[in-house]
Amino acid sequence: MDQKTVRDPAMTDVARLAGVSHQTVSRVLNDHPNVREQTRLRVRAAIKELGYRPNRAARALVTGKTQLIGVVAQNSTLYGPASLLSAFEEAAGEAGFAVSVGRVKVLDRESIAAAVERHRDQRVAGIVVIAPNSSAADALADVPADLPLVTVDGDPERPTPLVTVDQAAGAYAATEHLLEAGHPTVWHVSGPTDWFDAAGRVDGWRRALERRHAEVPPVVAADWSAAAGYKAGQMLARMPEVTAVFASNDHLALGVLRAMHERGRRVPHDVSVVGFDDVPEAAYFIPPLTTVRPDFAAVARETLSLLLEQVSEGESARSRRTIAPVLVQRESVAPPA
Amino acid sequence: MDQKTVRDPAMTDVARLAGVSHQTVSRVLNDHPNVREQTRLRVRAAIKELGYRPNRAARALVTGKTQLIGVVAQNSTLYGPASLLSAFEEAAGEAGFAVSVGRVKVLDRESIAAAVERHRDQRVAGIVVIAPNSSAADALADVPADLPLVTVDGDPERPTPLVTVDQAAGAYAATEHLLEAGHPTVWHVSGPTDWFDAAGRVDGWRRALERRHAEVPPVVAADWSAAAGYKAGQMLARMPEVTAVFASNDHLALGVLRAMHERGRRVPHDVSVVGFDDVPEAAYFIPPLTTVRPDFAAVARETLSLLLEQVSEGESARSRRTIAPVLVQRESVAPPA
DNA sequence: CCGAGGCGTGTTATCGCTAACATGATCGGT
DNA sequence: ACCGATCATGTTAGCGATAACACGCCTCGG
Repeated sequence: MDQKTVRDPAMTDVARLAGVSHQTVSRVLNDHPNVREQTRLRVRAAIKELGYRPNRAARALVTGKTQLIGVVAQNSTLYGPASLLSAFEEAAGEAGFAVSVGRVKVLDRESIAAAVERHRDQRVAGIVVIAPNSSAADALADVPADLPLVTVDGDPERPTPLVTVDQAAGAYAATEHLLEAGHPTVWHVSGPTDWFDAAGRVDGWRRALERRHAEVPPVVAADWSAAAGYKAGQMLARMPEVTAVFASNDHLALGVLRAMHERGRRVPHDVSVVGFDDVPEAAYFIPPLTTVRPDFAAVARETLSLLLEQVSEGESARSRRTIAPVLVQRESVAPPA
Repeated sequence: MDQKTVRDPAMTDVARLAGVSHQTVSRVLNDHPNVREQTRLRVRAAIKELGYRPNRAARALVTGKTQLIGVVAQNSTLYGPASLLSAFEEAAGEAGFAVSVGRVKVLDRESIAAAVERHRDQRVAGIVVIAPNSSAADALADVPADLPLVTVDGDPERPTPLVTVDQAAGAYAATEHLLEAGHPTVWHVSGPTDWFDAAGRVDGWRRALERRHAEVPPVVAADWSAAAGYKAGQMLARMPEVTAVFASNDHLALGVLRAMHERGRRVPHDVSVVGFDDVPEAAYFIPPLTTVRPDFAAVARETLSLLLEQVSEGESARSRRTIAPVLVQRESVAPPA
């Protein structure tokens, strides 16, 4: 044993070994132009030899900036948000940023504000809030304007920079697909109506019906769970005029599928069903589910780029980006019997 | 407008306002005992008035410690890992730690080493690696011993501190449940065999059969996807002697369910099926799936406590904790026809 | 051939905090 | 009433980096 704890090598140690000043080491590290090639190599060698790694805390202290991005997300395992988060973490990692995730049990004003505060404490460079419902969006009013912020899946009406999947376009495509199969109209099992995703899907569904002058049946409101889809499905299964259902996500669709099955209404022979999300197992539902697939990786990329723009340009870009989803056709849609 | 950028208030600003030295402010912040109550209040008031927040970078610089925990996880949306991660983030957040997630595309040695390095760069207090397969576990050999490390779902054979769900116990319970229903034996559709989770479940399944002197059929190897379950199910459905199937996770079970359905083999009347994970939608499969539910929140809590022990005690606890899962009975199991 | 200016490098100050030591006031025991 | 211990607080010295400026040396235009 030598010292009690052998101190990590610091810049001065590298400098001493390379026979230069610590400032020169700093210049090499930050790719400053005015360093002789030979010196640069010498310093690099010393860095390697000592296994030196820069102390981010010291750098953050003097520059006032970190390479950390804070994300606020709900503590749920819903497929959409989870995919988004995962994709974002990967994208940020590739860009050299660390991602600190602050989970929140409920998306209310207070919890979100607290999570944002914790991130500010960490002096994050910017914050991403996955704010898919109105209470979350409301909470953003509390976020000070001096912090770069991007909202994902947030309120399209609000002026914050926003990246979102084009819910309405996806729903429109799904509904149109059912109408084109020959169904006189399409029923809709909606996610919770305070979620923008759900609201956007209702919009797209309604627009598609209106465009074709199809009757617009009442929205069947649910939450995102298979349980709620099952309940909605039990009701719809009893109504013989229901031949086509667009569910606001795949798990709702799964519940509908099961309810139809129990009532002896065959899918797609008697009733056609379309979902949204394209969860990995959707292709193995009974029957394989036609659904709408959002591109979460694209959302993540756009979110990161929007955030980094704000970080570097120092001003709120106030822009928004929309990612178009795509219809995936499988076997849960057929012409009406 | 005042200054170009108004500097965040620092400790000295608080000190000036409260009429004390910055050290006293530091003492108040760190709950040192030797501060007069009156002074403490005065300082607290000043902190509030200025909206002061301590600069973590400065603190980290002088103490050499951060309040950051690094997590290395695969970039997947598999239910188990995603739930675990989410639960861990919440638990850590409640304990006042920030969690930095490093996602990795594949769990190979190189990627994991790189992710660990990135975390060391950040001077994290400790690292959690979700290392559910052998390549991931191999990579841990590269992790320097001076960094607190806990493995989740990792290799039970390795000496690293480890928290894991008791896969074998869960599988044992599932298999026994099927045998008790009267099935002569139970077939097993396994997850990828280089995953410890899958291996543990195979073990538990085999032990339950052997214990009852039931014939041990060959393992049907698959990955974690519904697609693979479907394929395995197609094969099993053709074999009339198959009356009970234990699938290594719920999505595999879903695929099996679909294959059985297509072949006209009714579940549970002709074939009983049990899964593992209890994904939220499992109760809405056709039929509702009997499955094994791991307690991810408990795993997260234990992981955090094990890690913090190492952080504070400075030594590798070399201990391991196992969380027992629970069998959830629904409608996919019945006595053989 | 000289001064301006760029290049390569070093020196010093500073970021905001905690640790360690210093200091004066208070207090209890004899 | 004196002395050492304890308390409450202040002072000073870094932690490890970057920024700003200083300083030789070389190049080049007039």
